[in-house]
Amino acid sequence: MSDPDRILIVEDDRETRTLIREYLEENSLEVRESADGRQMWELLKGWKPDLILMDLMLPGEDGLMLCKRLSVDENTQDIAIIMLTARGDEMDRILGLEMGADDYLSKPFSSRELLARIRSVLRRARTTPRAALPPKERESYHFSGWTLRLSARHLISPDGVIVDLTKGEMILLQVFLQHPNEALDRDRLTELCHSREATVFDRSIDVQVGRLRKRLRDDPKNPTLIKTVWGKGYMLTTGIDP
Amino acid sequence: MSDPDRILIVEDDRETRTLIREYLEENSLEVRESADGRQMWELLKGWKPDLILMDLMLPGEDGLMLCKRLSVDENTQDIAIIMLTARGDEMDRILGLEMGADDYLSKPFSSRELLARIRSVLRRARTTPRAALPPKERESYHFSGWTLRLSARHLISPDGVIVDLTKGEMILLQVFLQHPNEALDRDRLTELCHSREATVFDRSIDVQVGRLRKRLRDDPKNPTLIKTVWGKGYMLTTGIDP
DNA sequence: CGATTCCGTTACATTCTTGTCACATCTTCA
DNA sequence: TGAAGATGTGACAAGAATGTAACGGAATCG
Repeated sequence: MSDPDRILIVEDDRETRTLIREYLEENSLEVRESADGRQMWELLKGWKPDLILMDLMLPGEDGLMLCKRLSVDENTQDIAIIMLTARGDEMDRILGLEMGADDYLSKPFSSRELLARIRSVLRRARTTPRAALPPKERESYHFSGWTLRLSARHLISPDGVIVDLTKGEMILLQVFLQHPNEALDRDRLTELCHSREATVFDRSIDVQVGRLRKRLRDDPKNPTLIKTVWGKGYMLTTGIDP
Repeated sequence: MSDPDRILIVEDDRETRTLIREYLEENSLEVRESADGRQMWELLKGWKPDLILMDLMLPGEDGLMLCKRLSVDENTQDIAIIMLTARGDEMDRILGLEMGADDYLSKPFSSRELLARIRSVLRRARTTPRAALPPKERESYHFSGWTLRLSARHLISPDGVIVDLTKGEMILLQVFLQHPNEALDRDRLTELCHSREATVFDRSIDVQVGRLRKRLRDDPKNPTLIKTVWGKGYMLTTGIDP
């Protein structure tokens, strides 16, 4: 059997908190409580819930603000949130703000309805994995046994040696990796690397390719990674995706 | 077929080491050896074991201390540890200290028992991933043989020398440790260290990095700890992480 | 308060990157 | 095969980025 879903209640009114807690626990959920944002963050250090029930009105930091922060923080952005409001007319305001909450519920609500919403949100959260949410920038590329790490701006060779790249070399390699197994002429490379036109007798691409080949230990006489397409330009061959 | 489990033996007595090694290798485990803590950290830079067999009495830094450090360091805290003690009566003391070891064994022990314990610990480690455990509060960081103690505001070098840090240096190092192996640009560092915007020609980060490098005995011409990522910023390299 | 330490700023030396050029090689094709 | 054109690459230099000593205001300490 799997672990029960974990719910965190953030609500300043002790009685409401206890009421909700007891009902949820009867329904096989693991529940913890915080009275305000401060306590919540403290608790989150050691315990990660699947869903947070957040009251809108809180002493100290506002529930909306907490909500925003939770969805910005890498460690907490995959926690589902249901906002609770005291009055229905507050709802309009919240909905307009588009904070990161997954559902909203205005008091008074029936316990059954709360439970239903919780199950619904959790189910939705599980079938729509986070990956779909923020379109992350790609941090590393793999090709022919090499690994390119963008942040550290270096390559890791198939045998594990780390090779540093300059900015220009990295951009060039990135461009090749975005067009694998495709011959790119010098004008195109200049455009993609520097967003500028190539001048008349512009050899900078050739030189830069040479420098990159040296880093990749690619013999120009018989290159395996960056091939020269004679009379046209250069091409990165990855082996995969022919 | 999957890779064999990797075991690291940390034990000063060469004969014991060889004996254990041979037995474990006969039983399809990949084994490496270190004679002391210094060697261990060195080895860990390029090779991450699943389990460490740690002798309690070691020249230089104590096995207990190493154990503590291993479980504090993010890069090594998921390595299982079995402590070996020379005499049974030492065991009580250790058990009372609650260092991060997963099992204990007092010499002399039979090879079969050792193997049984290893298999047991590894099995347990695999079914309960460390990641699920509550994240510990950091009061110290360990990296590349160095230890940073936040409360005392000092560093302990791999060979045991204590180096005091100023508040600014400590904050900077802490920031690096929270983003290991990631290039951080000056704006980001300024933001993370001082919660303020960097001014136009702000070189304070450069100067502070220089000061920190001096404390860490890191040669700027060829830094091993804080690397310059040219045109971008700086990066702390921890060795482990691949 | 005076002494000391810390740390941002500045200035200058040094290092690194990269486009350009010259010349050696290579490829193509008449 | 030889000439013309294309590519490879060492050398160079300008400009940009970094390392750091020195200075002085600010913070800390006794």
